[in-house]
Amino acid sequence: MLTPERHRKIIEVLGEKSVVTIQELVEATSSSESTIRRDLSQLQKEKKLKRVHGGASLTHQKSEELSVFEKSDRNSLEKQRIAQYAGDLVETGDCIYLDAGTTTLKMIPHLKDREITVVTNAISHLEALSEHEIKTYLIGGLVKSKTKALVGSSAIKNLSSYRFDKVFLGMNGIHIEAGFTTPDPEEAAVKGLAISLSQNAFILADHTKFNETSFSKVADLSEAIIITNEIDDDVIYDFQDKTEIRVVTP
Amino acid sequence: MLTPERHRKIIEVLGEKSVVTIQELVEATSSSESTIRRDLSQLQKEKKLKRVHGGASLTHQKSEELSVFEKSDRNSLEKQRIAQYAGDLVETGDCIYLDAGTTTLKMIPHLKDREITVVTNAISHLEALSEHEIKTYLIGGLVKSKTKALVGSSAIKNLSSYRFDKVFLGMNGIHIEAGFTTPDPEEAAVKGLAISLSQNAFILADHTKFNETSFSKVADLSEAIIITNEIDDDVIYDFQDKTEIRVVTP
DNA sequence: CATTTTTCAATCATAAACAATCAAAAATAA
DNA sequence: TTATTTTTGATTGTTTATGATTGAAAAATG
Repeated sequence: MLTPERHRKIIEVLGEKSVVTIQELVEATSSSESTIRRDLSQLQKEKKLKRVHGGASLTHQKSEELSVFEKSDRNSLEKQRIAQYAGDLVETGDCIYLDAGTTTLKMIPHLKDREITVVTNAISHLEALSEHEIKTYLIGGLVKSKTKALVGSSAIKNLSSYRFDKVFLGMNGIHIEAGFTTPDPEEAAVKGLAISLSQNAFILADHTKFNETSFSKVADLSEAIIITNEIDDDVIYDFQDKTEIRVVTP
Repeated sequence: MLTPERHRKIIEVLGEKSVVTIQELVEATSSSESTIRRDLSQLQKEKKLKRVHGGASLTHQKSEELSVFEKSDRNSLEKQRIAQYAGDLVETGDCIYLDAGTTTLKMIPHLKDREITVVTNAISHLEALSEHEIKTYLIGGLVKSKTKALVGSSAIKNLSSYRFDKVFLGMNGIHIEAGFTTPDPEEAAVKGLAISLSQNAFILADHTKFNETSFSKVADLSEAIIITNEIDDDVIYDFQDKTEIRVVTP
């Protein structure tokens, strides 16, 4: 296996799992431990990952102080766990909506081998979906070139012709009074509609999103179930009057 | 095997695999290691690939250039000219439909700097469209994982809500009696509908498509204008009774 | 805390891949 | 045809990547 191929594989595995052991990589690439160690050193130098004892973990591109480094690492792992939990909720035969966003993207590997149908507004999810052989519908609409998501009135019209068993969304702000919020009004409209199209709407959010508000309101707290993890008990206490909140324990 | 042929082959293999070993190329071209090494050096100098120990890997290129190389046919230049002619037909303010396919993809660089709106069913065109900052709508529908095009009843429904100044389509077969044909029935349905949504539908086809028929009928010859080049005079004579045919001269 | 186990970086021999060179073969020109 | 240039494949010594081995360092265990 050639070096760039190996590197790509390593990054790919990390993208799906957030943390990986050297042994796993040795197997995945059928090369020796020494080689993997060298690869990891190099990729670390290129800031593509962070070495940890026994393997490697994702790193966020932000090159700030060390504590922040660790924090963003933990977030990614957090997202990973949330994504896995959410993925496990999906049952054979379900028709689900998958919103654009990094957490929902991480759900895809966990949707494998169930005969489900996915509807999405995220062009960036298509590759992973097709890799895992999942039947996929894209809603129509204006292509937002920055985020590669579909928005606009035509997206709304198109989306409203579907109904879902379950809906999974990312969210930027979750607040007791402001409810669910997100920066972009157009994306907010799409998210809000998606929530209303299913009896089971799930918001995937790590702890950093709580008590934050963003520009555009998507929905009231009561309209969707929150999936999160590593959150203070008093925060849960505050929210559980307003909506169902599920905490994923590691 | 001739040098340009070898080079094309190398790029083609790379397009499919991203990374390739020298040994694989030696086999694929039945030439010696030395020759392949020389080829790789040269192609690297031309920025077409990047050499790595043991072989070569893709460099990041603009999407339309990439797919130009993927198709290793000598018709590539022909398609290029047709695409340019078609691109020049588009006027400021136009709203056009761009079908999936290699020739229509090549139109995109020629659409620059006019304030147009593009509607397409081709996910593979999005990157190039966004690179050239063209306002783009995607129709909704089922994602066909092989061709990355949108098809199905939902695509049809979605597409039928638009009207276009001009429509540009690729086509597999053009035949005096069978009309316009293409292998996939689902894609044929989308193409056929697109043609009916504009007063100006253009079929982009190099000379190899003439007097060929494929499985699914898209439309009658009279429904669209054919753009082609390098075609025998007697073929033109046959067709010009049935429809308008424009020959792009180099 | 001491001990055991695992993981690590450094070193080294080996095998693979490399650039450079050269002669034969093929293509082109005279 | 012959002469000249270009392309090719084999050979050379050199460089690079790899995997095994080692003792040191770090976690895990008791």
